[in-house]
Order: sequence, then structure tokens, then C-alpha cells
Amino acid sequence: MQTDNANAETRQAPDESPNPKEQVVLRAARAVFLAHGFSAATTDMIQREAKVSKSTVYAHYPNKEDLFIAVVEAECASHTRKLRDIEFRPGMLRETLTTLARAYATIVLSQAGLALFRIVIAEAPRFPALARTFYLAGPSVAAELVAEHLADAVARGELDLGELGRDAAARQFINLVRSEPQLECLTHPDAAPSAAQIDQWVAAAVTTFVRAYGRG
Amino acid sequence: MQTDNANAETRQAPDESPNPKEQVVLRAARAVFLAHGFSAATTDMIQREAKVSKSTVYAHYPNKEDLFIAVVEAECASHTRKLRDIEFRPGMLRETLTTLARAYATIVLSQAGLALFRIVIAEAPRFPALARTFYLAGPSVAAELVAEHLADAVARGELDLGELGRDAAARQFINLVRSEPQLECLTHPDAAPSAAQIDQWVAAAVTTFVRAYGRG
DNA sequence: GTCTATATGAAGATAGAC
DNA sequence: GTCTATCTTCATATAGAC
Repeated sequence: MQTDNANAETRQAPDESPNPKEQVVLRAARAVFLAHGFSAATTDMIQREAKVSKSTVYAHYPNKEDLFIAVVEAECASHTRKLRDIEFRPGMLRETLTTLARAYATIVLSQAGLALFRIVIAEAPRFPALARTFYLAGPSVAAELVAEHLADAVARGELDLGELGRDAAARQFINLVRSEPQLECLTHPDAAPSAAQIDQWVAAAVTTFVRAYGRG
Repeated sequence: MQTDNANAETRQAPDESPNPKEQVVLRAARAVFLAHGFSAATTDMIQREAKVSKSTVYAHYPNKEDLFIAVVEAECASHTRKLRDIEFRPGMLRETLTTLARAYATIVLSQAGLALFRIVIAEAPRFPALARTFYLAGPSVAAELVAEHLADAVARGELDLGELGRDAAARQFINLVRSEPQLECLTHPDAAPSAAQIDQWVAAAVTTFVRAYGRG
């Protein structure tokens, strides 16, 4: 390894980059924006958090808006990745839905998930494109995953959706999983939910959905 | 009427008050805060919107925070009032739930309802008490109303909640009604939902709930 | 209470040296 | 690219006259 390092410094280190200031700035901006939102966050706070100077921030991002956009997009991508990494074990509908719901709820109810929701929703009138990105990266991806598994369950005869379409049913399920605990956490910002509490919410959502549309 | 108006000016006009500047300021603050949130709103905007001077604002409210709190509390009270004014006609569970859900959804999905949600959620870390107030004034009141009607339905044998408590079931129902359309509207701030669209969402929620717990 | 005018501080963004 | 120092604008809040 490292026999030919003549032009090494011209390449970006692909991972665990030692000190490319852009990453440092982005990480600091993430922390500051997630904690304070767009308007209350200041470039001074970001600069201090990153331990760089003001002009280093502006060397990599033309202004505060673009830095905010970069942060939100990176955060959305990160959550999408986590959703796609869910590991399913073969099993009945109820287990599959529980696995999916638990993974989704854990993301949504994490500190980062709640903070991202706050800032995206708050700034949606000013940054409508970001709101769309968020929707497509999170709820939409989760619903697609659910829809695939619902299709399997319908094929196996475990499910009867009635007049409801698969996609509509999938959206309803993930919204059923998300709504109550998310509202609870958003309006009670001091208390973080335990894993046991999350499991309870998940179980309640799965139960309702299976009672409504399960067969057997 | 009005035979004795000697001390009339010492009393507040109960309605349609001609020009008490405090009301003017509060209304202007409401418009500005709901449109821009807390941090991005400025006292200049409020002052201009109210067509009064800076010191008139500060004569009635000591600072921006307290004005914000007054706005949010008034808005919460207004929504609570609307919820308590829902008129029910005697009927089966499905109609009752539909009436309630439609009224709640109409409030939540109104421009004012969405804007209030945005700012309360965004500022919950900074104003946790306001977030609690919001929760108690809106979702909590709606859930209580639902719980009462669920109790009736259980007594009539129209409903079997299984192991789920009445309050938990009521919360789940209103969250089922709220979650999907609210997320949709929050992340697509340009498109306002039609009454027909709202009815469709309401019907989907009621159908799922009745399929899950209805008897008959 | 209400106004005009202003104090005071902090924000976003840039200049210019290295 | 990175820093220090600074420009400009605009925010919250107050002073003092009426």
C-alpha cells in the first residue's frame, strides 16, 4: 500500500478524511442548524463550532442558504440510506410490519430525525424544494418499502385491503406508525422515548392495521 | 340602550373594538409570526403591519418573546373553541366519527392551523411551555371528544376496542386522521387541499378505524 | 399611550495579506 | 485555502417630546 503517493494529495481521501475543511464545516453546520433552525442559527456559531474562520465557511459555500440546503440534503440522504438498510427476516406479515415500523420509528424519533423534521417543516414556505426532498427521502421511501411487503402479503392471502390501493394502504400504515409518537416527542422536547416506549407505539400501530386489513 | 355611558370608555368594547391598539398589534403580530416564524419575523414588520410605531408595540408587550407567546396562546384558544363548537347529530358511530374527523381535519389543514403547527414545533426547544399548551389545546381536546363518543359506541355494542383503552384508541383515531394529510400539506406548501380532498382523507381514516374496531 | 429619533449590538458577507 | 479585520445592514430595544 501507498507505494505511489506522488499525487496522493490531489485526491480526496475517500473515507475518514483527516481534515478537509469542507467536511468540518458541513458537520458543524449540521449541528448548528439542527439545534437552532435556519433563522436563529448564525454563521458565527457554525464558524466557532467548526473552529475555522468566517472566510473558510464562505470559501466552500456561497452563503447561508446554500449551506442550509447542503445540510438538509445530506441529512435526508443519510436517513434514506438507513431505511434501505433495514434487514428483513422471512416471516409472517405481522413480524415484517413490526420490523419495518420499528426501524422507521427509531429514525423518526431520534434526536436527528426530530430536529430535521422541525427545520424542514418550519422552512418549507421559504425552501419548498427542500420539503419535497425530505418527503421523497423519508416518508415516501418508507411507504414504498411497506407497499412491496403488502403486495407479498396480499399474494399469500394474509391481507385483504378492500377498496384501498396498495400504495394508499402503505402510506396509511407508515403515517399510523409515525403520527402519535412523533407529535408526542415534538411537543415534549425534554423527554426522549425509550426503546420500550417505541416498541409499544409500534405494536399499537401494527395491531390496528392488522385488525383492519389482516385476514386470519 | 346606552342611557348611562358615563364610564363607558373605561370598559373594553366587548366586540368589534374600534381601535384599541393592543388588538391591532396582536393581530399584526399574529399575521407576521404565522407567516415567518419567530426568528425571521421582526418587530419592524409587526409595527408596519399594525401601522403603529415601535414604542406602541413595546408599550403593550415587553419584548418579542412575550408577544410571540401571546399570539400562540390566542391562536390555541381559538382552535380549542372551534373544536368545542362541533355540532353532532345523533347517528351511528361512522357518522359521528366522520363529523368529528372532518371538523378536526379542516382546522388542522387550514392555513392558520398549518402555520401554527409549523411555528410551535419549530420553537418547541426554545418555548417548551408553548408546545405543551398547543398539545393540550388541540390534539388533546380532540382526543377527549373522540373518547366520549367511543364510550357511547362501546356501550351500544357498535365497537370492540379489544385490549386498547378508550383514550389510547381515541388518540390513535385523531392521529390517523391528522397524520397523512398534515404531512402532505406541510411538505407541499403551495397546494391547498380542497374540501373534497379532505373528505377523502377523512373517509380513509374512518374506514380503517371502523374496520379495525367496529362490530357489525 | 403614542410618536420620532436613536442607541447599541449583532448579523451576513467581503477585503486583502499570507 | 485560510486567516484577521472590517464593511454594511438591520435587528431589538429605549429616550424624550407631546
